[in-house]
Amino acid sequence: MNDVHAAVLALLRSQGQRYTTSRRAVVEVLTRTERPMTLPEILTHDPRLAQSSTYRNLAELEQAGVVRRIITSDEHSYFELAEDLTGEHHHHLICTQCGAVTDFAVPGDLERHIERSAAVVARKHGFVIDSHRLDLVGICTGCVSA
Amino acid sequence: MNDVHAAVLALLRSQGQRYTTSRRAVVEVLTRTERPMTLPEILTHDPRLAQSSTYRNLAELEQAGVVRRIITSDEHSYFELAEDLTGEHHHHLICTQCGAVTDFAVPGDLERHIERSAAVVARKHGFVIDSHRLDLVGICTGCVSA
DNA sequence: TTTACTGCAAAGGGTTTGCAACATG
DNA sequence: CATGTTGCAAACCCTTTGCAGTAAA
Repeated sequence: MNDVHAAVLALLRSQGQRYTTSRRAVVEVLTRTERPMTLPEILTHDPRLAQSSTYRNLAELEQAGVVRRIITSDEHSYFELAEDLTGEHHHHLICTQCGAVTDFAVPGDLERHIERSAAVVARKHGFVIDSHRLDLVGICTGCVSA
Repeated sequence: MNDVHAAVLALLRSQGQRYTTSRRAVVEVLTRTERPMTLPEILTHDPRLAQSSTYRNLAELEQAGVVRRIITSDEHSYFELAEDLTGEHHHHLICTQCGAVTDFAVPGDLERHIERSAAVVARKHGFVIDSHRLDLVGICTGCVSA
């Protein structure tokens, strides 16, 4: 927990930026919750946060490599701590009904298989890979039974 | 080409909808171009199309299973013909610099591997899978050399 | 004390919608 | 001819930004 804050501080410092109270609060909310959250959700979890500043801070934190933004077909962006901080590479289940995003991990051999194929494809297209996304799109438990 | 139109007609009819001139025009644009396109691009390719109607038609076509909407970090959505119509399952290279989206396919054994793992994950989470997305995010040839 | 950050309110911009006129089956 | 569709313009809504005041190093 404290190592997370230390790591965030270092990342921000390296970009000449400060680790302020509200940035710490955002990181704390994202640390406490297990799943990616939208901005409204983040604000709900800590009502002291101002909307515009939080958007600004999430953008700053994203650029510093602290936060990752997840794009879904939902109207909102989803935010989570970067894998470098949590140490857990994972993917997402995206519910097309309610928009919920849930994490999951796949076996290491599949990850390696994907990475190998990705490298081949990238070379063929002259594309420089930053990351890959493997998302499962469908209906979550709650929406299925509803 | 004509089989595509026939298939689209059938899909729309099954939803009680009409295959009008402008819907046909949208499908034709998407058929002609190889890569997913944004709405402004589609309008450029056929200036007779009105913006609002095209948005409405793309939504309609998406729901009928004719068109697939691709979400990127770009400001626009991207649209392409559904795989059921083109018969080619593929994935996307997404350039974080210019937003361009390019198709690519992976070896069949990787696809099968992904599908098997996806099924396991889905069962564990009580999630009903509709589709999977494997995207490579990075910098495209053009932006690398620029 | 310098410079980054905050919060409010207002603007931005892709997408959606109200409504009257129009085509389609 | 009944109903789905079109196009214009205006509304929507998430997100970004201007600016004056505040806090971090």
